[in-house]
Amino acid sequence: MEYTVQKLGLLAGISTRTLRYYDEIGILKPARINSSGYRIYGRAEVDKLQQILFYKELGVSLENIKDIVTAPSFDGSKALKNHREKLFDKRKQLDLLITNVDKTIALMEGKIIMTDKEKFAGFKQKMIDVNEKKYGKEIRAKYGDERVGKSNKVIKDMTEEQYLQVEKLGASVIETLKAAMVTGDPAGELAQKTADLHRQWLSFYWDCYTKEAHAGLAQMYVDDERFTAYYDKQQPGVAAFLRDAILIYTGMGDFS
Amino acid sequence: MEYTVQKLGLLAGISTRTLRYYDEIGILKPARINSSGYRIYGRAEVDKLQQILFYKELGVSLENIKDIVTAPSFDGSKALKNHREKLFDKRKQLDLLITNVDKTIALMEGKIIMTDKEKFAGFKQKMIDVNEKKYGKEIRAKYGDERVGKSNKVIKDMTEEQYLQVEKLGASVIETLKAAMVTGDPAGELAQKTADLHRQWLSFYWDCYTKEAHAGLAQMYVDDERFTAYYDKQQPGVAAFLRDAILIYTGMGDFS
DNA sequence: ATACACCTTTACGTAACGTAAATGTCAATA
DNA sequence: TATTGACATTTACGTTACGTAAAGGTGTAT
Repeated sequence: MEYTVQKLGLLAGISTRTLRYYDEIGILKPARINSSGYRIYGRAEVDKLQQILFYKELGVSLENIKDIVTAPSFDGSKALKNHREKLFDKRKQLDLLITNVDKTIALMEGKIIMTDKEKFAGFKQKMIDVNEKKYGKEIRAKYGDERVGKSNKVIKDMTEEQYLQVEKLGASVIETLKAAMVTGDPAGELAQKTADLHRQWLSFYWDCYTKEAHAGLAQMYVDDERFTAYYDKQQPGVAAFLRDAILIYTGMGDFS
Repeated sequence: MEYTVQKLGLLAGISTRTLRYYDEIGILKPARINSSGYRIYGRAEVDKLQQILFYKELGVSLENIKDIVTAPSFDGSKALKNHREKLFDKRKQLDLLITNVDKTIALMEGKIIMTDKEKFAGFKQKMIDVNEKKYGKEIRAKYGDERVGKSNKVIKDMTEEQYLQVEKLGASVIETLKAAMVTGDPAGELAQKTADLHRQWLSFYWDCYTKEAHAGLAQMYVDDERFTAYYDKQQPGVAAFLRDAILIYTGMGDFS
């Protein structure tokens, strides 16, 4: 059984170019070259090619495949385990991407379909932007720090301070909310304090706070599963409770 | 707020090279060029860059990002949905890869016992190749669809239809083969029908069908453990039976 | 004046081939 | 026997999103 490039290509389902390339980079040399300069492959080459394609299928780079198939004593399973790790990381990355894309799609559609959610979309965007800005500013601050001296340190400190404050605020919203839940009264002092903290927290992300938007967002917490899931994670009913508190706080509750 | 390449790069966390590249491919041109030929970016460019980086983070290619950020009326959510599909497919692929790698690792560690199965993993390769081909064609068809109009829609439909047909064909090969095995006669009507179905099935994968190649493949089914394992999974001897049937079908049987 | 940090353009390198282009070989046919 | 058509060969540019020089101009501080 001797094969020319095309024969072997057909057999293996790859192009002749690929075979020449494999020859070129030395991972699969033909058994011999005939008088006309044609590449002639034999049984051994077929087997080797199958091995190569197998690893390729597993996503291993040709460079690594080369190591695997050329060195006979190479620890294949070790290499594969290593590779598996990489694949796993890749998958995690992909999952993250998909989640983010999903979110963004939801936001975009919400924007068009429901004016209510419009603000929420802005909110999400803000979150992302804020994150990026924070990151970017930190970088700049750091570099600026090195270059310009301490002139930028002020900015950096402010940004950091703000950031910390936001985190602290977010935490106290949750904390107060928990305590308020115990009372069970969304109009009570604790619940109203929660709503107020929530407003403060929100103000970091929204350029211009309005009661309407705040109330809308609260409603959203209940309407949107993602948020419901997030808040109710601690205890079922939290999202609804927070909404009620905010509706009362903003004076936009319409349950007579 | 005006930025040179480095300033903006620091702000955004990307290299100056990247900014020049973005300028080059026209997705982010500086607001102006100063007297020394320096690129000067303004507020608007910062915003646009943030958009670009956002989509980039979602794994969108610069080419597509260009469409998104340059055309204001571009349907972003549609593009993202499209992109999501791709990501999903990628993830499926990855899952498959990981599964296969896992299997292989397991096999390698219990090497001696299951050399048989080791090769079986390779069979899937063809399936994946086919998948990729199908996918590639769909893409091409789709892009063609957008550009050329509906002329290519036929192709796309055909591709989808073909795919279903191929699956059906593959199934009927197996089915008929089983029935033919009962007769025990590779020259019989059922066996020959199997061979014919097999030819049809094959024709989807091979651009040019030849009896020789068909016969060669049939022989391979017996010679190569992977295929033998696959076919004999149902019942031992199936691979050999199929080969005989095909050799007769192609008229290339040389057993006197 | 010189050093040094910044900017510019040009251009090669990456991975794994696809896709010509220009040319040689083999088998079959007019 | 000349030509055709299907094969083979090598060379080399194109792909993505930049990284990395190289070679040189600009701006500011010493």
